[in-house]
Amino acid sequence: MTESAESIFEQFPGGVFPAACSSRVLLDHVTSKWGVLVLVSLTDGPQRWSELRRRAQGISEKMLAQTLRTLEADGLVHREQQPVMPPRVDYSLTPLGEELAEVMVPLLRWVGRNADTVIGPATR
Amino acid sequence: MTESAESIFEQFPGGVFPAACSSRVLLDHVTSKWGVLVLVSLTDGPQRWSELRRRAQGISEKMLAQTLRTLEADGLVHREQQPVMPPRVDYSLTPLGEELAEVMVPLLRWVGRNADTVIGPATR
DNA sequence: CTCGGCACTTTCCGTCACGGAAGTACCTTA
DNA sequence: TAAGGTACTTCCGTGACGGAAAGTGCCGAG
Repeated sequence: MTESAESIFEQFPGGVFPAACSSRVLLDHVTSKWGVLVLVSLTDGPQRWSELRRRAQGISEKMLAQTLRTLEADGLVHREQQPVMPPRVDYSLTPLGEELAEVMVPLLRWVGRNADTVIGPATR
Repeated sequence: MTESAESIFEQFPGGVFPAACSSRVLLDHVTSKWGVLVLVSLTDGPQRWSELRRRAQGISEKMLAQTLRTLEADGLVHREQQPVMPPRVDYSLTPLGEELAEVMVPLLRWVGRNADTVIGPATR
């Protein structure tokens, strides 16, 4: 984190990310409206469906399911279904997901700190 | 970055971010498809319209204009029009924008490193 | 035997984000 | 005089995003 503070363009010579490459796809997944919220919710430890719905305020069931499926397919989220009744499913971050969370949380903190200054507490 | 690695929930007691608050709005701005790309392009220094179009591969003129206007309104991007002919406009990061870039670049690096593993070089 | 709850899945449908193309204002160069 | 370049704005059409709500499978409680 010390030497690399300068140019991300050494890492990506052609434009920021070349259009239509895997980086763009993954970027869209992890920076999606609900992807961010679900990922960050899970930094607090394994959680169940209903817990996640509460944490990611405003998400619909459809979007939660879709987001979780995408994140799981990307290997960022682990889904563990326990064969008990009533059904119990726990979602957690995979090691890869934890890695991602480590770089995501600083961004979220920054947003949290600066939101009121930039947008205004009630505006828009 | 040492003591604060644990819970972002101390900072945000009610859910990740409360729905319909300024954090969500700012989050949407900075994690938008094109917002990320423009912001990161500008970490390389002040750039002109046409330069940004080339950097953020695939962006339309309409979206570039819209994204720049949003980011300027948020105080993240500085627009400097020089009264010369032909018109020359330079865009750069404000100090606030630089701050944001500092937390954004690690995320982009991570995405760049892991994209091929997660998504596959050509898939989807 | 019906009700209800958990964890989804699916369907329907509106809206708005986005792309594409064309238009604009102004001046330079040929 | 015409063509061209920069930095946009405007219009229009489509498709994907996303919300509401109903459906599903399974079982335990009453």
